[in-house]
Amino acid sequence: MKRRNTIQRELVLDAVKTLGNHATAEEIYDWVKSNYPNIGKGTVYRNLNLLAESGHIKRVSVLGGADHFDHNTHDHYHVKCVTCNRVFDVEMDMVDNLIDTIKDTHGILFLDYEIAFNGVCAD
Amino acid sequence: MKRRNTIQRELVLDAVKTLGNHATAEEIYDWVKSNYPNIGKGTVYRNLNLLAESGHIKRVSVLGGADHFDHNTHDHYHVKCVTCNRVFDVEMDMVDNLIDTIKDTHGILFLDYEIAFNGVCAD
DNA sequence: ATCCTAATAAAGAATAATTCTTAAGAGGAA
DNA sequence: TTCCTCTTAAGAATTATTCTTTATTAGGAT
Repeated sequence: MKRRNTIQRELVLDAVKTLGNHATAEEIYDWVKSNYPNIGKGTVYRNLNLLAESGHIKRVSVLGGADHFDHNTHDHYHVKCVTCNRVFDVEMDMVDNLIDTIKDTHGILFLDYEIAFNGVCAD
Repeated sequence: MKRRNTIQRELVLDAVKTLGNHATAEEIYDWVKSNYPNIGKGTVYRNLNLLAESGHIKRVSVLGGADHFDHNTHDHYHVKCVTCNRVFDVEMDMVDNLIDTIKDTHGILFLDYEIAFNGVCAD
């Protein structure tokens, strides 16, 4: 059966776009809740996952912290500030496909990888 | 003041070594608890952090999951199996220092980074 | 068009992962 | 030894995410 188009999902997508880059699920939840108070946190997570899966938004994983979500879906790297936990874009050429350079896969099927930077921002 | 050498910290370090590569804090907690039932989970986390900071063990961060801890402290990469969540070593040359290739740091002080692979293991 | 059915979805409960708080204890100075 | 300070442990609390239950809706049958 095809995916339903719910108001909750619409609101989550709007929030990611409105909040700009790199909001966390919590921030998105707070934003949506402010004009749709009945929404559940699970619904926000579920829809973020669905939207990321369908390519409408992009999940940004960071080292040891909550995932962030980006409306900019083109490939680029991110830094997390270890002090304030905010996430910023990194201006850097994409590195070549590292999976090709693995020497012995030991039967593991490699799917993907992420390069996650830590840093301290100006503030 | 200098660091005290506590039995709890000793037990945590032993656990990391005994359990072999890539145990999670939870697994380490369970192991230590089996012959020191009074230990608190916070104590395990605290000591894992202290031991990682002092270089006795190495933290292995993965995408969207609990940290793992490795008694092998030399630099190498890891894959996480997305099915069973276990972590395996990757045989691959280290890539050159990526921080040097960043084009514009926008005032951010870059500290470190991790390359985290996802895959599916043979089992 | 209305009813039925089966799948999707929402909400909140539950779990997992980690940090914070409080109180106790070690070790040095007087 | 007694006091003081800093480290530490334990468990409470928080944060992040998934799971469970119940409601809703699309799509087909009548």
